Amino acid sequence: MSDAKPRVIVVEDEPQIRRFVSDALRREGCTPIQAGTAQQGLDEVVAGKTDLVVLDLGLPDMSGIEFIRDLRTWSRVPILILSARSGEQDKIAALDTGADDYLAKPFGVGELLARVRALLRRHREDDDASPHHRFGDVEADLSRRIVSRAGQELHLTQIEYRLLAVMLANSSKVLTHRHLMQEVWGPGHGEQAHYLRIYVARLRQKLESDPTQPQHILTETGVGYRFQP
Amino acid sequence: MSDAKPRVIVVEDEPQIRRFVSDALRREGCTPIQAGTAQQGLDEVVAGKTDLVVLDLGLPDMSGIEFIRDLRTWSRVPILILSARSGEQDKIAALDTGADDYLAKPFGVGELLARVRALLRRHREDDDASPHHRFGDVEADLSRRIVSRAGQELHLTQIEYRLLAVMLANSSKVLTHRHLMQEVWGPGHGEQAHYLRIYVARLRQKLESDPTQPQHILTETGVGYRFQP
DNA sequence: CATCCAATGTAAAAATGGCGTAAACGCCGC
DNA sequence: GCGGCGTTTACGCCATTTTTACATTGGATG
Repeated sequence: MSDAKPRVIVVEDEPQIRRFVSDALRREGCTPIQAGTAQQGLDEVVAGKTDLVVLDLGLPDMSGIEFIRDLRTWSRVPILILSARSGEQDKIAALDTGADDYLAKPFGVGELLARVRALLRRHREDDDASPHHRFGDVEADLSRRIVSRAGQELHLTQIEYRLLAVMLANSSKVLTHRHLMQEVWGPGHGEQAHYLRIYVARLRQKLESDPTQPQHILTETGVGYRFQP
Repeated sequence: MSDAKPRVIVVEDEPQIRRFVSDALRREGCTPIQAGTAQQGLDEVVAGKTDLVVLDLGLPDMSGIEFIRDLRTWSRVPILILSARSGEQDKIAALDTGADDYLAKPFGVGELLARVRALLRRHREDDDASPHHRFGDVEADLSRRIVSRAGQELHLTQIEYRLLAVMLANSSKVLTHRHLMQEVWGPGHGEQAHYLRIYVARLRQKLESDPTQPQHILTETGVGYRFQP
């Protein structure tokens, strides 16, 4: 296990706070990635191995709860909430949706960093607990965003990766077209199920030993797809 | 999901608060174990498989920090701190010593339970057993949309599956032609009961050991069909 | 008991629409 | 511009559904 700097995504629309948090994280030894919108944030989580997401609930393009729900369908990366709202119902909603910690503004930078350290410490331990899937001659390490086949590391595009991640996170469950579309392409793309066929085909091309007779990425006609380990 | 109740140790010297927290946890579906001293608390963690420790920092026989340091030398069980002290240095010290979360008094019981749920969610391994029906040598897992016979997974088309699902959901009740048609084909298809015969036949072909003498998918002449487990 | 007939079961064509594949297009970063 | 990637368009195949046709059951009736 290499002790590279933890990669932390800071999702916060106010540039001032975003920079303030990022600077603190950098002093802490992390590599902060700044995202001004929820969509940017999700994209950054996909873009590389992510160790922590620091999320402001007040975003312009998506509610924080939606962000958490979306992310949680395909990733277990720790989430620390920053919020101007200190009401108990807000905290409960965020934590129950999948957040790991909730810090109300105004907060001390010392406490923020201590909570960040606690989450990173936990997550590092979880790493050993096997976040990597194996099926056929394919090995997928979702937390490091590495997929390899027969020992040979292979490249997946963002959509290919997100599609695979959603399917792995729901192994052996049937996922409807609509559900997959909304998880991978975002809300509002519930209909055009044709995209799915194209990317499922590409995944099969890259992962299945015989793409014509898929063993793991199975189609449930008229319903959706299912991943079989 | 019917997993065992999480075992939670409540280490708190004031009996009133201890009982208050324990009651809340019990309502939450946990099994609280009460400990009035740090030593008792450590003993209880040793005594059985523990899912969470809720710890008050103000203990008579040992400082909370020492408790955490001691526990962390041999256990990685999640620790949630309750404390009357809300100073930032106290939080930082506890979190850095090995605690996972820190809640300052006074706290809302809703937030406490939400944070407990968040920690337990992280800790437990996924053992979500889905409700599945069984009859003869057939096994049907409706939530995963998988039906198998004699251990061999078999494929059902959409109509076959929906028909089976409706019958399973109303076991041993008589379902009229009209009712089945409307459940499977949707409103407006109440009449053409002939479709039913075709698909009932296919289900029997796939599920019954002797399709000529069905044991489970029974016909109620003139009325409809009935599923017998 | 034989017969009839309506309901039910079986089998096989025909039509529908979902699915997979390929290729062209457009966008954007390098 | 070039290459990678997401999007769009086009098309053939085939599973599934629907239609059609025919055999069988079983109970009522005379």
